[in-house]
Amino acid sequence: MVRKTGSSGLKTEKAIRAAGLKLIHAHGFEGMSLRQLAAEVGLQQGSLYNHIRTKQDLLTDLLRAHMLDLLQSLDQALAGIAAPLARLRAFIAFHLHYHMTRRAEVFVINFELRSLEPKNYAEIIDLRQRYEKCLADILGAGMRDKSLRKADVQVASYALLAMLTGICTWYKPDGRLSETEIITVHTDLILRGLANTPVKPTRSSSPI
Amino acid sequence: MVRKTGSSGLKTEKAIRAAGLKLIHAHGFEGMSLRQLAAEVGLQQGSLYNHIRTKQDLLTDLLRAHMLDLLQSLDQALAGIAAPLARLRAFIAFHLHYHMTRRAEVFVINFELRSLEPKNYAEIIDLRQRYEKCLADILGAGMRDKSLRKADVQVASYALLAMLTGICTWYKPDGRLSETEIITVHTDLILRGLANTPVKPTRSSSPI
Amino acid sequence: MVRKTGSSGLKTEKAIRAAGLKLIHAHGFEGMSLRQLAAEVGLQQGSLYNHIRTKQDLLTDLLRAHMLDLLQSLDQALAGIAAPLARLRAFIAFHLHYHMTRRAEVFVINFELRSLEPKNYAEIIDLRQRYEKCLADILGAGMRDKSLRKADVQVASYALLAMLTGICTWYKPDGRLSETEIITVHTDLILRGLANTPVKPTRSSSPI
Amino acid sequence: MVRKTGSSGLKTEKAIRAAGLKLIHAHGFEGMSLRQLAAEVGLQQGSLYNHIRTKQDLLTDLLRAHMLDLLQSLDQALAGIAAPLARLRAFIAFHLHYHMTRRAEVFVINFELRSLEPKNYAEIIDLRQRYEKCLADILGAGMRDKSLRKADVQVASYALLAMLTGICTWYKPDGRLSETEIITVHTDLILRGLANTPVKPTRSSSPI
DNA sequence: GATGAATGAGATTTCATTCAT
DNA sequence: CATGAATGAAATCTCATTCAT
Repeated sequence: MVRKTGSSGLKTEKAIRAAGLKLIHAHGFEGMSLRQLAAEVGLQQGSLYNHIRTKQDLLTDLLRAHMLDLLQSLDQALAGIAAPLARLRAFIAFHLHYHMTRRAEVFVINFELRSLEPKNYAEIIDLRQRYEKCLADILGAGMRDKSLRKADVQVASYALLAMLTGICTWYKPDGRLSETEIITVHTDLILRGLANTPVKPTRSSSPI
Repeated sequence: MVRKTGSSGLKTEKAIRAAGLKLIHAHGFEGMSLRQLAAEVGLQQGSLYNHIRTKQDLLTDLLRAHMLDLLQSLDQALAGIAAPLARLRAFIAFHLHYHMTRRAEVFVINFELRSLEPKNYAEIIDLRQRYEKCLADILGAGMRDKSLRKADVQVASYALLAMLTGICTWYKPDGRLSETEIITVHTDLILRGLANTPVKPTRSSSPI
Repeated sequence: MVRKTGSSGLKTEKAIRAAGLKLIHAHGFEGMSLRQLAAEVGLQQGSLYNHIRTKQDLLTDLLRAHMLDLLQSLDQALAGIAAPLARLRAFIAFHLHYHMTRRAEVFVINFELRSLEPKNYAEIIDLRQRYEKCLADILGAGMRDKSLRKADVQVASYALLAMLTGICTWYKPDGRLSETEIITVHTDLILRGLANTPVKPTRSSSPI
Repeated sequence: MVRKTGSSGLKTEKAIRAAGLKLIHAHGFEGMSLRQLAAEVGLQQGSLYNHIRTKQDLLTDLLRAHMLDLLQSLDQALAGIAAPLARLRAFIAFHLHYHMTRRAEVFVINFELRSLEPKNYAEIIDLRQRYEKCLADILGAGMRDKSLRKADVQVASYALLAMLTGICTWYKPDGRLSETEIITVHTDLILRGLANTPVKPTRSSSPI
């Protein structure tokens, strides 16, 4: 009857995070209640507090974990690629793939940032800006080496991110187009829009 | 000092809508309370119900009014323009201008749709699809008359809309760039991305 | 376009009482709202107050009018009948007929007395006691002239009234038995229960 | 000072039911507020919801518990009595005793049934019909074995029940007559009214 | 007489959180 | 670690009533 300390605790914590993500995705952060969350995990309300400090902390933790994972995954996706144009292609493919694969996380960070209290908001926004800076840096480098035409880096990177992120509002895994096709359309659109020389149509290749 | 019958009612109703928009923009629909709304308007909580049926109805009314206005304004902006390429330019300029000018409305429709109950959701989504179809139709016509290159119309129009709408999350009226400059950046990006022939850089002109 | 003053007023007042009776019957006094009442009559809420002073007064007026009508109708039903036994038969037939015919009024007085404020309660109870006293007097007279056997007059009259009034909870006009048959069953039951000499079965006759 | 797990919960639940019964008896179901109920029990309003699901459920639970108790008590009161006439006597004594003893429960079921929502109403009415059927069965058996005279069973049983139940509207424990005397009056009234042969006056005996 | 808008109190219910056991 | 019960604040909405027009 001895229960190994920690093992059950870790599982419960993971379950809480998973259920939290799911419920926030479904009802929004304000719309989700800890009652529901407890029920989903199979606990009493009070027991949640052995694993989280507050509802707000749960959201912050979720978003922080997501952003750290996003940043690290991006690093891996860009590792070893030097040319700005190639890095831009890789960024596009990575971002779209991630946003088609991890739709709940991605939805939550796009729609629930505003529910963060100022201190937490600042922390997460900071992480997001590191991510945005990656794209801005790529664009800047591309303009310097003339592979990309001159344009306002800030506006362009916001515009690209908004375009690429928008996918999380309509993509369904069993839709008309494959992941690869969707990536191709976006890549062509962006590279033609920004490149200095005519761009050859992207050859389809497996994403990431 | 004579109070014309109905005048007070109409003014109050407008005030409620304006305050509702403001508060939803600030705290989200679920985050805004009717207490706050009543206080903002200078009424008792119960008095709100002389003007709205439910909180949900308030949101629906706000979104419906916004969408109808958006559709009608778009019609005016495109009136008399025939060539697809020119219509695309006009669409871009119109959408950006509207989203830089009416930031609260635009934010609310982008972030609060999910708070609508199914019936209301269907109604508003229907209006939004009419708007999206305008852009898709322009792209389709452009591809048929060869002014635009071939691409998946659905994906392209979603991508463009996401890009153009994204502005509501970062644009501040007293920022570094003028409305016109921002419109130029986006127009160049999109037209180069889609046009069949090299596109001349957009000459700055007054928006709308 | 001139509206004759008073005529419309009276009609409205009657309509309010009728609708009030109907709604109280359906939802109970506390369960009925003046909103509903106004809607039923085709007025705005505020306009009700041109015809009633308060919701409480409406109930009191309804119950008072009902009790006065009941008392007067009873007088007529007993007029000219002298012998206690005959008066008892007449009382039974009258009470049942009234309770089968005016079900809403009768239901309201049986279930809504408790919603009256003390002063109004006292007034209506006083009227009801005058009605109850009629039956008690008949029983008393019958026992004195030996047509009825000795029994506690108070308890017996309460018991009879409860029995006869109970009909308002189950009688439906298109049920299995006719009004006359129902009256016969009750009359036999009561007269056998109270009479001193064997009672001949009641011959059916038209009620009242 | 050790608090046994669960003990506090059970006590609170009982206290809520008791207070609920008292308040509904005093003000009616619609007239009682959960504010009052919470205050009576010594809880915050919200804490009630650890013990009840809704106000409506509280009423249903109260009525269900009452009806089940009533049915079971009746079973015990009739146990071992075979002759219909004797069973009828026992039923009368039982019903009156119960209605003089448990006045609040009895009042609530007679006056608050209509506050039940359809599903709950159906459930409780079903229980009540099982009770009514007991009396109807006794009357039917009595008519078959000729100890009672022929009469419409349905109407007679409704009439008797109404008469016997009426006591809950006027009986006060410290009134002029004892429980036993009241039972005697009713028993004589009913048995004379229904029996086939002259009935000997009831000898007073302790109720139940 | 009727209207539309306002009032202020109060209804039931839900919420995140705490804590003794 | 989990539980069940409690808290106190707050949520949306309804109510009877008033009153200037």
